[in-house]
Amino acid sequence: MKQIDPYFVEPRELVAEPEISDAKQRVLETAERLFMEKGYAAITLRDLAEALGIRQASLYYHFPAGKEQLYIEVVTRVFERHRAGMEAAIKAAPPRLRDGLLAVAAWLGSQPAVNFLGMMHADLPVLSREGAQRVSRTAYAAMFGPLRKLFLAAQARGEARVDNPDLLAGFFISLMDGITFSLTQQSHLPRQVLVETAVDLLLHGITPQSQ
Amino acid sequence: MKQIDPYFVEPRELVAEPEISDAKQRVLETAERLFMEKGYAAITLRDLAEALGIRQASLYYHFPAGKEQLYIEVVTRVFERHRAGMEAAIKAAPPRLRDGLLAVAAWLGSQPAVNFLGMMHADLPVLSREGAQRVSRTAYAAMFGPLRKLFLAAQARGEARVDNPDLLAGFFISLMDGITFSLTQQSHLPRQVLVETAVDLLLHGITPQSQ
DNA sequence: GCCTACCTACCAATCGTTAGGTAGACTGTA
DNA sequence: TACAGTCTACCTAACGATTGGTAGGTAGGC
Repeated sequence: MKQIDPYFVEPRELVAEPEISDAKQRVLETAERLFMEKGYAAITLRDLAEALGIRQASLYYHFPAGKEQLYIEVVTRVFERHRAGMEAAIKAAPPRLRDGLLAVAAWLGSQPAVNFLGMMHADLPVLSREGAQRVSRTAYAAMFGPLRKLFLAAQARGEARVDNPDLLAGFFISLMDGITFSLTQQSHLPRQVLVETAVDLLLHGITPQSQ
Repeated sequence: MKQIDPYFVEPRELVAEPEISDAKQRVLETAERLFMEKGYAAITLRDLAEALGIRQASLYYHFPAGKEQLYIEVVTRVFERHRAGMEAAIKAAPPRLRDGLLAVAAWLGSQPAVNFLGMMHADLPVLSREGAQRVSRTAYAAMFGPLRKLFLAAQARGEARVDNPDLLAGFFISLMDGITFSLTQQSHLPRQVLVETAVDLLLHGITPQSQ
């Protein structure tokens, strides 16, 4: 509003994070941790407020539209970050499918766990129809987009036979979800072993030799 | 109480289904459909009662201990059925890993969808600690048991290199979960295609030839 | 004087749960 | 066959607790 030049673009519109106050940022971060950990329905606004050390009603200062808006902002942030992180990881990795997949897995492992299938199954039905659609689209684009490109590039290099890149992306995400789950259980194996096993499985299968 | 002989065992204790009235059976079936579809937290007892055409308080006649008991009975039934169904499917299939996996997938496809990862992520944290433990153990034993045996048998026949059968079972279940999810989305591909793609992926990977 | 970031106090709705009642089918006894 | 008693499978009515949400106030910094 301060600018008159119609061609001027606020610098912040070019970066991922628009103007968000420190206090709101803190709410978003804590909400992300809780929502991703236990799901939308299991976390009440009072739980969140208590974790923040404030009163529940104060949350409405930052998110006047309430719980669903807060959740959607959290989820949008999470998936936008994942899209950017996955693309950066792929870019930085050597141009081989295996390296790309390991890089993506490493990125996912470096972030707070997001249970994609679990979220889609339990959280979406509780949201409003528009909210569910928006979350679904955001999540789908963010998670499948980078992987789709990765698989197509591998196919172009002759490294993989790819009938349906989205299907492959979905399978990869399912495997990552399985690893996330496995680690929450009384697991023995370290994440790195699970990840490498999953990637090798996806690349070569479990049939010995080339039978 | 009618029996005095301490070695006597009620015949019904030997079979899977203990005496359950038709009315209770109906409640269990409807509850299963709703809980598996939307999760524990998203279904209220009033939702369930409405689906049954009765009043919500009447549910306490069949399940005096309340919602959690009902849910645990539902889940226990589901997983016991899946264990038996998966084992039967494997037994009936030719003794090759691919046939066994396809048989298991076919069985899972023939039943109302159960989103394993989603359930574990969203429902367990809401249950009491004992309830969560019991569900977790039941689910784990039922889903992993038959698959573990299948993979070990395949390894013994030289059909697969199996470092950790439980890990493989987990990956397979993750893939099945992914398929279940994929089918709920605006999907194009029929289940059979998804299943065969997943099984071939698990067997041979996506690397062309035997590179 | 205004803006930020909270606060207290309350609300209606909904949750799981409890208490107590009842129509109708079934069972044993006279 | 008639009656009494019991059991099944519901019902109505209410409960306290918890939920997301609203209204209005306020301390402190710019």
